[in-house]
Amino acid sequence: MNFKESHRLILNNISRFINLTELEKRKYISLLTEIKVKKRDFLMQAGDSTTYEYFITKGCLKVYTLDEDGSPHISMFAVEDYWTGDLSSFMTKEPSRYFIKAIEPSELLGISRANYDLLFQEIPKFERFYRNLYQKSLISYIRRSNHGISFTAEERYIEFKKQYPQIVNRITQKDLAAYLGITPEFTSKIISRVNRK
Amino acid sequence: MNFKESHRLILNNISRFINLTELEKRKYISLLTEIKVKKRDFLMQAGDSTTYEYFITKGCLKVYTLDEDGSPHISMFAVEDYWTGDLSSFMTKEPSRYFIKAIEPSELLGISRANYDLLFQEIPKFERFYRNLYQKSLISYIRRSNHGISFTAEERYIEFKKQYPQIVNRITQKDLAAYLGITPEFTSKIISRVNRK
DNA sequence: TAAAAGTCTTAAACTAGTTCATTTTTTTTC
DNA sequence: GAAAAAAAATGAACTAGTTTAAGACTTTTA
Repeated sequence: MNFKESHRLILNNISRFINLTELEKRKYISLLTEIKVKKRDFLMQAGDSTTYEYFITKGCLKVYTLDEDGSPHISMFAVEDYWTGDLSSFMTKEPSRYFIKAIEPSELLGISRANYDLLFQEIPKFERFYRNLYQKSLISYIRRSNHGISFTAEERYIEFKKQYPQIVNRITQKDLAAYLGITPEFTSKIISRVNRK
Repeated sequence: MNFKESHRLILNNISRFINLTELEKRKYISLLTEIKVKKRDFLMQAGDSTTYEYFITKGCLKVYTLDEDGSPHISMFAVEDYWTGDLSSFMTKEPSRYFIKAIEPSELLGISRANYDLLFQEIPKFERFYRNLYQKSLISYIRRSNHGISFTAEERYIEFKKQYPQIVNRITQKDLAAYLGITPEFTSKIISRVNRK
């Protein structure tokens, strides 16, 4: 009855919202696919139809779009114990506008759209799990969309550092800029200004 | 077996994701509270512990916070067939930072936290409904949080007009400014610039 | 229906953030 | 471990958006 490390991680994540029997755990694990990506490799690219949602068991990835000028806009950094993917494309089966690129060697567990649908038939409790997972994400994206509009770049930087201290040290300043929605030059200026205080 | 107009509206909203039996419909309706708010009245204010989530059957409301300077930041306009409230406070039972104010005479159906919890016990299908509802909201907030950071105010205005043409004509320019995250003066400038094109 | 209060427009002076160009520092590659 | 490539820092000239102020227009209130 031993699970490997990555499976223990995902089961632990799920146990925050629902309890599974031993059998259900086995069943759930059987629906997952293990994925490894090397540093700088893509997990997905714009144009792909997204057929998986991912749980990160190791490493760090950036999720971003490119605008008409070719400038990246990072919507999230995904690290251990986070879920990521392109939910919109996953649901509609339309091509994605997102890129997901590993910024560290990473390991993930993926669930395909077919298995995601199957999951609700086999273990209806997962409706509750995803209800709670989406609810929590929604709360944090509502907050983020307000901050993006109401706060200055410096305030957003301070907020990001406070909320994700473990992430700030794992990413480049250039990627931080693409996340904050400002230029790398201005990011450099802000950081030295904030540190001086 | 006739339902009143407002109940037909909410049942129709729910039927997008799940099918209810006649009995379940009655049960569900029995868990709701009818609420009317006059124009300029508050549905809730910062400091309140939010005990309800709301479905709008008639009218228009604005959901906003006030920053330290006392400037409002509108996170959404809620019109007919929309759900609103402060999900964070509703879940944690902590006091809200949001105000919800009617900008038209409005009618709503509210579900209390106690009845929301009860709902999942009585009609487990609602887990699925809320999973889907939150998933859809999440997708649109992910998009909005990217736009807030990556787009100029003019681009956000054009996007808002395109996505919510029915709302744009029901709100003041001042409220539009608070939604776009810019000053009323700059909003005025943008609108005349966009219309001139 | 007149007065008061709030909303919208315009404009000038300002600040946050961009762009472009150059140099220094760090990371990657062979 | 040296050369090449990418990231970070700095500064000057620029643009998007703010602030303040004043006048015109609209809505609310008594």
